[in-house]
Parts: sequence; C-alpha cells; structure tokens
Amino acid sequence: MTAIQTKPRKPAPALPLNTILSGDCIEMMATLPDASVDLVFADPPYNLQLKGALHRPDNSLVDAVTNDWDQFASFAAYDRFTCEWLAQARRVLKPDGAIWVIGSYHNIFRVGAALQDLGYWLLNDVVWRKSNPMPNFRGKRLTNAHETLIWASRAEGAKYTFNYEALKALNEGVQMRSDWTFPICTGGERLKGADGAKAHPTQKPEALLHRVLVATTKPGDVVLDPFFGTGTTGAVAKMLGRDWIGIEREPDYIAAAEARLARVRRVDEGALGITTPKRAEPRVPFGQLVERGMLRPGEELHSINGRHSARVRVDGTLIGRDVKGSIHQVGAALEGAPSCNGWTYWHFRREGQLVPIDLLRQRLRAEMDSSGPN
Amino acid sequence: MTAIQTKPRKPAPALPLNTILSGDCIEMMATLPDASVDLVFADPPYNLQLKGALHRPDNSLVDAVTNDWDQFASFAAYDRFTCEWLAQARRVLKPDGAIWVIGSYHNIFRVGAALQDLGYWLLNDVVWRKSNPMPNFRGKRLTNAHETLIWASRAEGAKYTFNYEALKALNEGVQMRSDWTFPICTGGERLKGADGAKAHPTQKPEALLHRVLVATTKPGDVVLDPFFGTGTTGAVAKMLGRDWIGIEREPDYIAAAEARLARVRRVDEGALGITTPKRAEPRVPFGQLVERGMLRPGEELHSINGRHSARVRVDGTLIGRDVKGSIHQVGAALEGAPSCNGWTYWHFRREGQLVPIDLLRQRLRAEMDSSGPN
DNA sequence: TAATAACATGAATCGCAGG
DNA sequence: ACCTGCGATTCATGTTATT
Repeated sequence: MTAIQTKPRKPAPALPLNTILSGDCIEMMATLPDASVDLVFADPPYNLQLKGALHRPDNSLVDAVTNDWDQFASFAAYDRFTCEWLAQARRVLKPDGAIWVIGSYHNIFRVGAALQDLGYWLLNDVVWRKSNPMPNFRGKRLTNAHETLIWASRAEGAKYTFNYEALKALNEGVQMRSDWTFPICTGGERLKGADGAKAHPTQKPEALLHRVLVATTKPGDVVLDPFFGTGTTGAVAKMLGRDWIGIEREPDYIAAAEARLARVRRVDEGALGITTPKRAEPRVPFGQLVERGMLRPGEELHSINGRHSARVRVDGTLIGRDVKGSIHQVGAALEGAPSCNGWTYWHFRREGQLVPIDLLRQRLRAEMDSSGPN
Repeated sequence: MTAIQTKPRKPAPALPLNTILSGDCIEMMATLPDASVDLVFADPPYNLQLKGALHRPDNSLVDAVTNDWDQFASFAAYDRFTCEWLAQARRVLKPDGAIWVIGSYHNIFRVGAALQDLGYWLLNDVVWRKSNPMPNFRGKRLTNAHETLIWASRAEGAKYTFNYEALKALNEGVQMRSDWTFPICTGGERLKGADGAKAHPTQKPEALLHRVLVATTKPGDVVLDPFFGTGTTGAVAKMLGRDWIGIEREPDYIAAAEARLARVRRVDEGALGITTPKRAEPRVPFGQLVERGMLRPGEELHSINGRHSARVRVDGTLIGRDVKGSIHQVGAALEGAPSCNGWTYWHFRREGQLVPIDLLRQRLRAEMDSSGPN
C-alpha cells in the first residue's frame, strides 16, 4: 500500500516493552493502549483460606501463603477483583489475542466463570500434574497434586495462535494432551533472598511457561503478565525471543525479577524455529501437474482404497463415473463424503505401484523452493 | 441421648432405597427428607455448545452429544438450574455428608462457583485423566484428555468420610493424589441398545465410581445420584454393598439401568483385593528435556561416532545439515539409515565428556516414578 | 484355528484464504 | 461482509473381516 492515509489516527502510546511496571495491576493495565498485546499470562492471588498455621508430622512449620495480598473478605470481593483485572486484560488484548490463567480449586472456578461471563471463549483447560507435590500431611484429603490452567481466546470465533505441529513435536509426534507433567519449582531455579528464604511463595517452573509460550505465541509477540512476581514469564519470554511487559506491586519481587532478567540470554536464532504446518507451504494447483507433463491427460487415477477411478482432463479436472470436477470434488462425490483431500486420495500407477499424486506436488514445491518465489 | 423428645417431629418418610425415581431431579429430590443421604454423586449436563457436525480425517462422522437435555439457553439459565439442584442436594445431605460433581471446562467452573456460593466446602478437585481420549481431529487445540471432579463437604468445618488408608493401599502404598488415570467406558462395559448403538452418550466407567465410593463412603451408606442415566453409580454402589437412590427423567435410560442393576451382584466380603500389573516404563518425549532446561535450545548434540552434529530447537526437534525433525529422524537421515534410536545416538558435551541424552531420560523417569501410578 | 488386517468409535464448544 | 471451494486433520482400544 502506497496510498496516503487521509484520516491519520491518534498515534498509540508506545508500549513499555520488556519493563516491569510498578503498581496495582488494574491501574497499570489502564495505562496501556487498547488491542496492543498478543498474550496475557496471569497467576493471580489464589484466595486461599487457611485458618491457622500448618505443621508437618514432625511439627515443623509449613511456610504457607499468608501474605496479606492473598486475603479477600469474601467470594464477592474476590469476584469483583477478578472481573476488573480480566476486563482490563481483555481491553488490552489484540482481537486475535489469548489469555492463560493458572489457579487451584480455591479460585479457579471463580476465574473460569468470570472469563465466560466477560465474553472470553474457553479453548482448553489444562492440568499441570506436579511430579513432586507437597504431600497431604494430615491424611484428611487427597494429595493436592495439580493446578489448573485455563486457555481462552478473546471472543467466540476469534482467531488465536496455536502451534499445533510444534507441540506435537514436543510430544514425540503424538498430539499434545490437556494434562502436562512438570516438577514444582525447586533447586537452583528457585529464587532465594539474601536470608536463603524463598523470594516468592508461588514461583512457577520455567518449563510450564516454556510450553505455554511455544504453544500460543510467535517470536516477536508481546506477552503481558499482570501478576509478574519474580518474573518467570518475562524470563522465559526473553529466552524465547518474545517481548514482555510485567506488572508487579511488591518492590521486593520487582528487584528479584530485574536481577533475574538481567541474567537471561535469548536462545540462538536457529533454535527458535519450530515445526510448521503444511498449510504454510505454497498452494500448488493440480492443473500444474498436467501442464508440466507429470501426469498425461487421459491418464487414469485410482482411489487410495482401489474402489474408484477417474481420468485426468486437460484443464486439471477429473472425470469419473457420472462426476466431473476438481480432484477433491470427484473424490468426495465417489465416496459420498462431505469432503475429500484429493492430494492424498488419488494415486497413479508407475511400474506396477500405486503412488499418491501428493508426491508430484512435493516434487513441484521442491523445484519452486530452489528457484525462488514467483 | 435418652431424653424424651417433647415435640415429636412428623415421622420422616421412608427413603426409597435402591430404586430409580422417575422424573425431574429437582422435583424428585424435593420429595426426599432432609439430612437423609450420605453421599451425592452427580454427572449433570455439561452444556456443550456444539456448532456443526465434526468429521474425522477419514470422513466418518463423530457421534456427538446433541441431546435436548444438554441444551440451555444461556449461562444464566444453566446457573439457575445448577443452583437449584445443588441446593436440593444440600438439603437432602446429612450434616456430615459430601458431594461429588463431574464436569468438563464447559460447565465445571459454573458448578464449582455455585458450590462455593451455596456454602459447600471444597475438599479437592480431582482430575480424571483419560488414557484413551478422543483426539482433536482438526489440530486446533490440545486433545481434551481429562474431566474434572469436585469433592465437597456440606459446610466448612463439617466432618466427612475419607478412607485414607484404603486409597493409599489402592495406590501401592503411596498417598493417593488428585489425578486419577482410567480409560473411558468402552467394550463390554458399555451398554448398547437393541440396535447396537450406545444406550447413553456419556456413560462413565465403573472404575471411576469404584474409587469415589471406596474413598468417601462406608458399607451401608446411602448414595444419591440425581442424574442416574444408565445407572453406573447404582451398579457400583450395589456391588460395594452401599445403598443407592437414582433419579432419572428419560424412560429409555431407566429401562437400561434397571436391566443392568438386576445383573449386578454384591461382591463377597474380602474379595475386593486386586493385583495391579507392573507398569511399562513411561514414555518420555525428548521435548521435555528442553522444556525442563536439561538441554538448552541451540545446544549442539553429537553423534555417537563423532561424525555428525545437530542443534536443539525450542520445540524439541533437531536441526542439522539440511535436515529438521525428531532426534530419531535426524539421526537416521544423517546416517542414511532407515531408522535410528536417537536416545542412544545423540550425545551432549559436559565437562569435555560426551554423554548420551538417554541419561537425561533416565533421570526424568526416576522423578516420575516417585509420584506413583494413580 | 490362528494371525493379521480392516474397521469402528469416544462429553468436541475442532478453517480459512481468496474473490 | 458474505460466499465458495480448497484441502488439512487422529489416538487408543475393541470388534469384525480376511487370509
């Protein structure tokens, strides 16, 4: 496009990329422009209602979440807070953006219902199975060995990023499921303060964020984390070549996150590549195979199951029993199916063997690659 | 207590034990006395919002849940229905009773929030991991491979039954976790109509009910299922020596359930012991080593013979000289071999030594083992 | 009859580019 | 914005048909 824009819009305020905004998440999100962020990842307060201190069987004290940022007067107050930050997040999201929220049974049902009420469209709920959860010391319930993540698009029918092939590759060629197993964040990955105490009570493992970001963002996307904590989201985003914005209220967490992020290196460019779907490959019209002499007009093609056949016409259509049309249309008609991928359905005979016509398409694409785009 | 009751209450109506009540679950629960039931197990409509037909890649049609009973006009209508039946269930429960509700991401967040709003006290959410879920045929989301159960007591501070030791025994001596793995209900267990079609679209596996009832009821307890369907709850309750009450609206489901229940025998006392087969070693996707930071994206791997190398990408694939793909594919391509075991072929460098990546897999398996089979 | 291949199916919110 | 038509997409398990 070279046309001059006659009605220039007010320039959008610049995004504070790769910085931590200090303050309340609702107020700070309000300073961000509409439709500016590709992904929100949020680990909100869990609204835990622990009555007293919790002790292990040996009487040692469990360092539970009792910080005052996690106390809410009632479900109603928690719902109000949840709806406010989720509404801001939705405003800030691009139309094709998406959100992840992680929680436990204490809060995730309120979060999920709020997402639905605000018009988000749920795509999956995902279970993080902890390979090393804290046991239930009292033996009064099941070991709480998982947390739940919700993945939602901005609205019903909206597009969203999902790197299907990359996740399939991560899972050794089998479709990725909705239950993911990772250990909790311990050892060297766990940030400690000067006194050796953990810097944040609920630091998430980087492996979890790695999978979330590889699954639902592209390099260069902007990822917003309104409950940044000690910056796991930012650290993994930086490593994976994504831009990030963090919002955090506690100065101690901000300091820990900034020190952490300064140490993170982006991975090499070549390692950022992911397995890509066929869809991205250039479309090859079937007629080209005929024009290029890879198939003769009049040549007979056979269905994959050997039950049907059709002949190639000079214009790249097929003619079968009472049917004419594209390779897809004729295949669908003969099978009585709603649709058919003619490329994998039809085969031609070479030296007694049945060979799928898709092989010819691949050969053509290889030629196009070596001769550059046309 | 031996004191004579001076104001005798109207004698409670007798409980219709071990029968199916025909009708709407809210109306029928209203006929049951207060505080008369030990456990409610409920599998309510999920309110799926399916738009069009779905076909498998082989063009066969997926037999989806399109029954009228799963249709609701809006979230508000669904919430109203949910709160009404949950309120009746709470009235009918004994003070120390408990409830289980199963659902998917379509409805479980509304159910969980309603439970909390009505005064139930959540004890655990439990994930049913399906070992053989239906795949995502279009590759647009994660395979929806689990459903969620919520276990709640009648009120905060109320007592409830939890057979901790029995569940620990079921789990080979390790505390039972909140994620349970079972196959979906197929084969001989799945009830079929005269036409061979499934009698109910969403029949639950008996193994799931077995664990629920062993965990949270005692022999002789009364179990109420307000969405009885074809009677899985009743069948397992009868087998385990619990009393049951079913409520169901559809005459066809009632007929199927009654025929089924007539065939069920209570197990002999002491016959409950089971032997569990030794598990195969869990499959570990190579991508997990990357997500978990055991290998860096961009890190170089070397072939066992030192002749070839390749770099790790963020999605767990390798990129070598003109080849991309899994550790096995790239190894095979570089060697010109038909196949290759990437786990033993590829090595990484640590302190000058070449170490096989299989060592990292073994480390990961050790972690997974410690979390129990479930 | 045994081994093997082919077929069937499960609570699913399952396109998208180009004209 | 609507409409047309290409063409991408599946895992585990149980049952039936075939060799």
